[in-house]
Amino acid sequence: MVSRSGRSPSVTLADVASHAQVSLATASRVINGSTRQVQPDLRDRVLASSRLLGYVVDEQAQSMARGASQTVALVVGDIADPYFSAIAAGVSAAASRLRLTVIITTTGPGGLAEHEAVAALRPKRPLAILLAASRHLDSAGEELLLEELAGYEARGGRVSFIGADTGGSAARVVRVQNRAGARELARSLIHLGYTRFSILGGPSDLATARARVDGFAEGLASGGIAASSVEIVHGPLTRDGGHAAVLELQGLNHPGACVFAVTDVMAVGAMTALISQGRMPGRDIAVAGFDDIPLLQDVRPALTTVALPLFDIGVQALELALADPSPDSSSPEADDVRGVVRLRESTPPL
Amino acid sequence: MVSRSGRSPSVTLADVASHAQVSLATASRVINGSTRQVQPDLRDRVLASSRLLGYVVDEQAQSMARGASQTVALVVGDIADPYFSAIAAGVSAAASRLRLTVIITTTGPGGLAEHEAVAALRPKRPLAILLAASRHLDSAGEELLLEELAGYEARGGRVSFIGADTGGSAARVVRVQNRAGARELARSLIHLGYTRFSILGGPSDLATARARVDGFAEGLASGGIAASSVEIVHGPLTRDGGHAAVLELQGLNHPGACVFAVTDVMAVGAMTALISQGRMPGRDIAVAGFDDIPLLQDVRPALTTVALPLFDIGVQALELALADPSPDSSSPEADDVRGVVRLRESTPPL
DNA sequence: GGACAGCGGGAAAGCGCTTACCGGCAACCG
DNA sequence: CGGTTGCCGGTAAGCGCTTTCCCGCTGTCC
Repeated sequence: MVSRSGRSPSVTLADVASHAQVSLATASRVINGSTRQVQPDLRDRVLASSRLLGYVVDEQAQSMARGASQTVALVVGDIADPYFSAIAAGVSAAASRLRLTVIITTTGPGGLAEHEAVAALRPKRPLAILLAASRHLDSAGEELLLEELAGYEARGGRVSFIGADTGGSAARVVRVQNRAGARELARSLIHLGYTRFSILGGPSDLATARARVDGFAEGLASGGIAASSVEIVHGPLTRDGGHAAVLELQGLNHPGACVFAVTDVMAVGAMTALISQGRMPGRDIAVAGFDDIPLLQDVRPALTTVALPLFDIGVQALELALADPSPDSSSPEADDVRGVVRLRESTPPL
Repeated sequence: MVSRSGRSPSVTLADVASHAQVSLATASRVINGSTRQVQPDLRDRVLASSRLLGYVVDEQAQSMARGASQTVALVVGDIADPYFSAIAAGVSAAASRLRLTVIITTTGPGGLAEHEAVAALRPKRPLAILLAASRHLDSAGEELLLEELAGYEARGGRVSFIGADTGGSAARVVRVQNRAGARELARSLIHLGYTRFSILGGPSDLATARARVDGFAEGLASGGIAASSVEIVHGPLTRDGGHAAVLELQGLNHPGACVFAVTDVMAVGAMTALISQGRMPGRDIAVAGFDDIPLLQDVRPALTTVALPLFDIGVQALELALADPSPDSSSPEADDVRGVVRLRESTPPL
């Protein structure tokens, strides 16, 4: 039984070695298993001593000596957001399969900018940085981010983006077909008979949000809906953002009215707002979202959306970042992730 | 502009020092700010060189040299679960305020056991380990967990639990009044007129789940409901677990029937299952949960539950773990976290 | 039987940083 | 004016590991 009094200094490999009466080198070889063999008797002695002393390897020292870390970093907007947490779960699962540790940083609303998050991560020397936080298009921040990433990559760090691309970085991208998905959604909605659209567009400077808005607008245009008739409201990409934004919309009384929120999280907030106003989604007004976050299973009316394999996207982001540097020709980009339109109760055929 | 070709070796402090023509010690003092002063001219030279060379400190080396890490670890069951992700958000926020990095490990269903998670974390030498994963009562695992934690604490590591306590560890606990909360909920439900109760009890070997079941049962007993009339079904603590478990229940046709799920996540799954069976919660059958996870805002009918300040619990867990070793007398335990009963549409008065 | 490869143990040189400790110098005291 | 501080650079000893050498030993092959 270990005494539970004052913090005893850690047991080091050297302690184990001397207790086992072998050299440090031998102890190291036994404990971490190098290419070199160690005689059974010595090896047993080392193992025994290690167990007896309660030795725990110091990974910091190990990665220093080896010059390679076992950590990957994930940058998300808000870990409590179902979109990000689904991705994080994928990353986490993939990482644990590869025996990697994942450190999660939140940029949060009003928190760190993405380039600050990356700057804070660099000193930890992660193997890879995965950027899931929706990047702002703000050009200054963008510039700084690219600068940080360039420095990081120049030192051998791997980077992968989720969602939109960023020109000018060697980073790999899990490219999500936001634009195409939104376009298809728009077409489907027109096909159902909707004629009057409003968009909860999220922050106007967010790449992903913009791609979805643009795609949706394209789809509408291709279906003969005049852009001028489409109302767009911008606001935070959160549940409360959706809740608030939908209340600013004007043309909801129109018979063929349909609200598209660029994110399920917003759509869900919007539906609740509408209900509390006495308009039932799927009856008095149509609502559609994007992402197909897991919680949609339990929200009613069931929300029409564009389904994204969020968990897999997380897995892919990690694998992509760690993939071998492309054998020249084929760029290390995963196949694009396509969204599939799921029509549900919130947008019944008219 | 940095060339983006092959990975250049990292710039080290030594590089900066020699470029600035000062000693390594001076460079170190300038860059990390020690107690010692450095002459303005030297300091400027160092700063300039550092910037010019694109120096990024290596925190691994730093914590090795200093003997103190800047990391805390959080162990959760599943980061995609809203309960855990809400707590994680709190931890994350508190950590970033303290300039700490948080690494998140998932025990997951069928994944690592908790003691394995801790064992995997120890080599990383985190400042603290926060255990949010609902601990299994399985005595072997419990034993192993305590052993790991004892070793970790003996070397100066801090530990805090969220939820239930574990005897025999020096760990601090964010004590959640699961039992009392459930008891009060039961009383409230009886007061509303319900007479026939079923419980979705989660895994039977889970401390938190059990405390809630027991508390609820106590409340029922104190309200004169015979324990023998209460049906309990066990199953996974997930949305699907709740969905499946509720379908096994028998006595739901009774007029005063009410289902209590030990977790909102389960309750929400159960509600969906009931609806798909044609029983509307809040009309044909009452349902109550526990936690008040954020997504309840958008689930209908609004779910009766016991509200817990999840985000704050995360914050507290971190602060508690890092709090100064108690000045002897007062144990470093935060005030208990009380749950408050929130009666909503899913349990209308009869 | 001698040259030689192969094996496995140990000494020691780092990995990138921090921090005693030392020593030169200027200021300050009686 | 000698002695004592106090400042502030630099030198070097680690922090806990890994890994390159080096070296003695066996076994092998002509």
